[in-house]
Amino acid sequence: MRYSDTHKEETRQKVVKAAAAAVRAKGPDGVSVAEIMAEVGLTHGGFYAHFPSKEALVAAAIDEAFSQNSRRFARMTEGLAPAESLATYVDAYVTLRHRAMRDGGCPVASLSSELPRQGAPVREAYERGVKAMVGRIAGWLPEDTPERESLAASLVAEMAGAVSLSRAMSNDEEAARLLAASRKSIKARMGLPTEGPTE
Amino acid sequence: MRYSDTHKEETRQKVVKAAAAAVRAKGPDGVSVAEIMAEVGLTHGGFYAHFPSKEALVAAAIDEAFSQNSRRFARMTEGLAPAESLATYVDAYVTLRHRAMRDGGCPVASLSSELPRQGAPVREAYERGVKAMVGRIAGWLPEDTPERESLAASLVAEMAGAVSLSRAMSNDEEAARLLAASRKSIKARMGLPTEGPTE
DNA sequence: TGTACATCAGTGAACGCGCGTTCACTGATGTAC
DNA sequence: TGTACATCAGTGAACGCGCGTTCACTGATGTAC
Repeated sequence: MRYSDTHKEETRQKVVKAAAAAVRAKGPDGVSVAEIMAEVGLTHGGFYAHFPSKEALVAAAIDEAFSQNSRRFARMTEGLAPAESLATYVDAYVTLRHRAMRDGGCPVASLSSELPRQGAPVREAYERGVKAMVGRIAGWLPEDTPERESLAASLVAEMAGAVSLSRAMSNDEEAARLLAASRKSIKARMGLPTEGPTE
Repeated sequence: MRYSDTHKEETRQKVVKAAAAAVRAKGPDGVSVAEIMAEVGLTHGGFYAHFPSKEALVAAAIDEAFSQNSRRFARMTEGLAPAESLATYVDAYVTLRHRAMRDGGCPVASLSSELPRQGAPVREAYERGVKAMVGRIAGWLPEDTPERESLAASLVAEMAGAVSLSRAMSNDEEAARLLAASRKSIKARMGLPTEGPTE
C-alpha cells in the first residue's frame, strides 16, 4: 500500500486527537498505546513510526487538548467585549455540562492532581497550556487590575477546582449547587454581575 | 514466630498509614502492593492476610488520609472561635508548605482529578472524606449563611484547586503569588479580614 | 514436668496478564532503466 | 511499453517487565494431655 503525501501526517493527527480524548477521560497512565491505535483503526506496531515513545504522545495529546479548548472558547467569545467574554467563559466552564464531558473538557479540570507526577515533557506541555489559559483570562481583565496574572491564575484554579470537585459528588443536585456557588464567586471576583444563566 | 494479640491490627495500621502517604504522593495507580509492604518491612505475600484486594487498601488509605487531616486541623483550631478557625485553616491550607507536602497533604488537592475514575469503594471513601471536610467548614460559617453547605463545598474546591494548580507551576514565586491571590479571595468569601500571615 | 500438636502472621516462588517497545515482514505503488 | 527494484506506513508476533493475586510452606509459641 502506498499512501498520499499527507497521509502520514493525517494519521498522526488522528492518533493525537484520540489520545487527547482518552488521556482526559482515563488519565495518562490509564490509557494504552494499543488502545489508542485501535481507536484510529490501526495496530499498535505502527505507533513508533509516529512517536518515539508513549510519553511523547501524551505530551502531544495535552498540547492538543489545551488548544482544542482554546479554539473552542476563542470561537465562543469572538467579537465580544472583555467582560462579556469572561462571563461567557465562566458560564460555559463551571457547569454540569462540563462536569459530564470527561473526554473533551478542560485538561486542568481533568488532570490537575496527577499531572505534576508525570515526566518532564508531559509536565512542560501541561504548564504551557495552563500559562496560555491564564494569559487569555488575564487579557480579559481590566488592564489596571493589580496582580492581574496572579488573579487570573487563581480564577483558573477556582474554576477547575469546582469542576473537579463536582465530579467527585455522586449527587447531581449537590454538584449543581456547588457549581452555582462557584460561578457566583468567580463572577464577583471578575467584577461581573452575578446573575447569569443557571445552565 | 508467635505474635501479641494486637500485633496483626498494628501491622494493618502501619500498612494503611504507609498507603495513605504513598497514595497521595503517587496516586492509587502509581503505588504497588509490594512497595507498600516493603515500606513496612514485610513481603508482598502477607498482604492478603490483611486486605481482600489492593482496592480495599486504597479505600482504607483514603479514609486514613482524610482523618489524618481532620485530626490535624481539629488540633490546630481547638478552642478557637469559628472565624479564627476558618482563618487558621486557610492560612495552613493555601500555602507553599502544603504545596510541597505531596505525601501528607489534603487528599482533595492530591487526588481530585483521578479519584472520580477509580472503582466504587475508593470513590465512596473519597466522597465520604470530602463531605466531612465540607461539613467541618460549613459548621464554622455563620449559621444564617444562605446555601451554607454549597458555599463550603465551593470554598473547598477553591482551596484544593489553588494548591493543585500551584503544584503545576514550576516557578516558586509564581506559585506563591497564585496562593496569595487565592487566600485573599477565600478569606473574603468567608467574611474574614484579608490580611493574614503571608506564610 | 515433658512432649506432640495446633495456630497463624509472614515468606517467597509462581501464576496469568497487560503493558511499552522491538523487529522482521508485507504489499501497493512510484521510479529507474 | 515492460520489468525489476526501492519505498515506507502499517502488521503482528515476540520480548522483558512489573503488577495483583495465589499458595504451599515456615517457625516460634501457646495448649492439650
